[in-house]
This record gives sequence, C-alpha cells and structure tokens, in this order.
Amino acid sequence: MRPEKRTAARGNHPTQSLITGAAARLQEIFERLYRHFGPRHWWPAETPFEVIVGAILTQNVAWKNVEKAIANLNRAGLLTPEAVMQATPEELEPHIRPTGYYRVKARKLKAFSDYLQERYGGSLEVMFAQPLELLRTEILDVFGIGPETADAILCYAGNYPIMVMDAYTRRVFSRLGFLTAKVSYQEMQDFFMTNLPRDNRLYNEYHALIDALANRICLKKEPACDRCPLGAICPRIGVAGTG
DNA sequence: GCCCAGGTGGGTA
DNA sequence: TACCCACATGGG
Repeated sequence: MRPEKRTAARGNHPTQSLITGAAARLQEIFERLYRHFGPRHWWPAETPFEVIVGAILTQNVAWKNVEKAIANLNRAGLLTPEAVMQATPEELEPHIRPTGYYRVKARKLKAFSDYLQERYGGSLEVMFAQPLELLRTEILDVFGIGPETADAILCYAGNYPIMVMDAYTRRVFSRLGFLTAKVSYQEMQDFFMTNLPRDNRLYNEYHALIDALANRICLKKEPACDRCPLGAICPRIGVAGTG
C-alpha cells in the first residue's frame, strides 16, 4: 500500500469555510443545470464491468474514442472480467487503439482484472459488497486507478455515495469563484461532499451535468457565456464588466 | 498543422 | 510535496 494514495480523511477543511452558503449555492447550481440539460443518464454502459473498462479507457481522451474501443472489445468477446483476465495485453491492444495510450491502458485493464480475480475470485458482486472507504483504498492501489477513475468506478458501477471530480469540475467551479484553479482533487471532493447530501443519485447526476456544461458551454478557451444556464450567478457575466 | 480530449505513473529535486 | 514528462489516437 502506498500511503499517499490513501483516501484523505474528510474533516473540516479551510475550503469549506471560504464559501458563504456553499450548500445552498451548490443546490441552486444543480437545479439550474438540471433544468437546462435534463437527466444525463450516466454512465453510458450495459454492465458494471463495462463502466470500469470505460472509466480506464476514457483517461485523458474524448468519450467518442472510448465508444469505438468498447464496441471493438464487445465484438471480440473481451468485455467480461474473465475474458480480460485470460487475454494478454498484446491481445487487448489492437481493440483499444482508438483511445490512445493503448499499451499502458491494456496493462491497466489487466491490472484491474488481476486484482478482481486475486482479491474477490473474479466477482464484482463480492467486490461491490465491501464498504466504500475500504474499497476505495484498495482500488487506488491498483496500477492505473487514480482518484477520478476510482470514484467513477465506485459511483457509476458500484452505486456508492461518492462524487467524481475532474478537470471540468475544476474549470467550472474555479470560474464560478468556488475554488482556485490549482485546488487538489481531494480538496474539491471534500468541498462538494461536505456541502451536499450523501446521495449516490445526486452525485451521479451532478457530475454528469458539470460534464455537459463544460463540454458544450463552459469551454476551455472561449466559454459560451451568452447561453450559459449559470450566467446570472457566474462572476464572469453575472457582474457587469468583469467577464 | 495545431490544439484538445471525462488521467495516471514514474522520476527528480 | 511539487513539478515535469511519457503515454498515443481521433476530431474540429
């Protein structure tokens, strides 16, 4: 176990006290996004294992690329824990090429299926019966599973009450003035999870809505503030002359 | 041709 | 701890 990868304790973090009425404001943002985009129906996958595969393959790459790779794996009969376990990295590689980094991602898929086999006899059901904190610590120790991938697996495959953070979350909420651009993953997560009810469905939908906003409106270079559902409460346009 | 896309691991100081 | 860099393909 590498101690630096363990889940940091959630306690009173300075971030929490910096935001006045953070809980109410986070609720309002959620409601505005939900009204604008509607339910996002995440994660787009047929099975929990497909969620896990998708979570690994989507690392630093557009989801469009992942769809191709998932379809390739499915056609090849490689979308089950057993099949991945029995395949070599070299056998997985050609199918996942569209997602980039295909050599290292093949190793990551193997690492997860090896872990699942060795620790839980290959059973996702048994794995997802473990307590949240224990399982999070465990999978963070698997090669290729960092905090975002771990939380995506826990939230979207295991239905645990944990909210996924990502570059989009950092961008949107730093622009909104809640966070700094350099805030750590754990600080972001602490901020959301201490200010929102502990609810898998809410975390699921909230992350998906942030993704939709960052993907379509709150773009990296030139955000389309004129059609942003958060316009009225964003410092960039909510206050005249500061955009 | 250039930039960006739902990160992570390893090395270095 | 805090930076760097490698990892690689596809679409706008």
